[in-house]
Amino acid sequence: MTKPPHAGSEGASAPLRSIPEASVARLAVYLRKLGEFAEEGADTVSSDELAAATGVNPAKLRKDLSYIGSYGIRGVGYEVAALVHQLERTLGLNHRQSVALVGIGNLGHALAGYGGFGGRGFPVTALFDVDPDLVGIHINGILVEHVRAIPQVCVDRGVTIGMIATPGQAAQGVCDLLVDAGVRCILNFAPTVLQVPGEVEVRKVDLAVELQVLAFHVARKHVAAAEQTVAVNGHPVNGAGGLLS
Amino acid sequence: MTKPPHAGSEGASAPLRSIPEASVARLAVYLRKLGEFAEEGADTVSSDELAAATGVNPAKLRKDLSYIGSYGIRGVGYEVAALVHQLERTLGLNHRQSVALVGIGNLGHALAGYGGFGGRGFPVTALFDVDPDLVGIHINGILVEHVRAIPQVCVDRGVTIGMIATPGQAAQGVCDLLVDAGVRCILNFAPTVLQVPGEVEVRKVDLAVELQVLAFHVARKHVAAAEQTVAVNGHPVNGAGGLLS
DNA sequence: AGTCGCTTGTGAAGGCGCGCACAAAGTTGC
DNA sequence: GCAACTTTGTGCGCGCCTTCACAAGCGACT
Repeated sequence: MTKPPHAGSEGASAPLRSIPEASVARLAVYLRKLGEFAEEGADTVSSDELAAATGVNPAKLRKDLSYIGSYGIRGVGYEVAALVHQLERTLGLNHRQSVALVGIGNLGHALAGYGGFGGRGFPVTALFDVDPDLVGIHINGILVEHVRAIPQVCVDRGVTIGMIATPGQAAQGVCDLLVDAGVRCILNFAPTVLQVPGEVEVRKVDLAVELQVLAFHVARKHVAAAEQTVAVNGHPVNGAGGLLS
Repeated sequence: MTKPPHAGSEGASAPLRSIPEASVARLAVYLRKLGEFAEEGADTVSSDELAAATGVNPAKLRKDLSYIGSYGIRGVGYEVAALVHQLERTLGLNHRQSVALVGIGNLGHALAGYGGFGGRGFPVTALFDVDPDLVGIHINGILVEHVRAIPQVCVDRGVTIGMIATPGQAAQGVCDLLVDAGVRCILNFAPTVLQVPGEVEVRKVDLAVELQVLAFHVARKHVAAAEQTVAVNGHPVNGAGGLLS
């Protein structure tokens, strides 16, 4: 519909107009895979190769990449180094994003120590909790501070991304503190729907939901298998469990 | 792609015909919120209430619930207890799903100790790793065993769901072992696309991608903010102002 | 130079999910 | 018993995302 009128210009830093949300997530996947290709010494990659490696339809991949500009060479493929650079620029990875993590429980502790973040340009620079036993200790060299210090610390350290790994009841309060401190992007691991102003972006990762979706599929497959068995044995499905109905 | 065409043979308690994936995920959210409502002593809930509490459009919520049958009372709402029961049945939570977790690193350790699983009917019954320092220790009372024991242990304990929290390079091998052991549903935390047979269901949770998507939004907001600032200062973006005035 | 083969970029069609709006159905008050 | 109100269940249009198919562009080979 809305067509960028002069997309071809060297374009300064204007990333682009409205990349579909789904595409952005895949761009990150491409970027990681491209890093692996680069380590293997590949100079160029075709859309078919990269698509196969990331489990995506080749046409979809090309369309995704077309959102950030035309950096492919017809008949050859994409130059790995250049594409990596463009992807990093589009995803905002050329500036380091300072991350604050609130809630140093089981999950939070793991996130604080997770190497996948810092190594990829997301240094966790602040940790918060309310537990007096946790406040004051260091994890990976980062001091755990009290939640009430969020406003001050986040501003001081230029935090741009907040991760919430608290119990559900505490999540909204923590979220409000982060938003007040100027954080505009939040990754929420708590099983709660956060209320935020319109300009704040929230992504939710809900491990319990993921498992329950899988459980649903287990049940489906189980039913399918049972129907197969029943077809052989000639018995109706119901009444076996006794737990329900 | 394989669709059971004859699923609708008898409508009694036949779970359903093909609930959209997106709806299944929301059903799990509804279920959790309904649990909270039940604890507060609510007998019935209207779609508007539940929708507001879960941050969903009321019509969408009703449509989601209609996939599992008509358990609402017009003019009144949904009976909480009955709806919880139906949701649990649909999501396969009436049987316990035995979960195996492979990869006891930072994240795996947290997942092993995460209370949100066992309490919700997903007991983690097996832990695996390859690190000799980890094999043999107990976490939350569960013994960590060597990855090579996966085939035996998973069959013995009736594991239905596997969680992979290994480094990316090890993920595919572990996945193959799980699939061979009869596991049909896998939750993958490793940054890798898993190749699996068609009947195996894989869900991927990619923390690095989540952060990068947020970084993208940070960048976008940053650009927007910069444009605002420019507008306030009265400087045109492209530097052509002098010509016009 | 010209042709051939390969790969990108994209127009267009199809599918899916979202949300509006309304009919159906049940409850409450009189 | 009837009317008015409340809330569910769903048909339908709309927009986004996916996918196909093909023209355009680039390099290699002769």
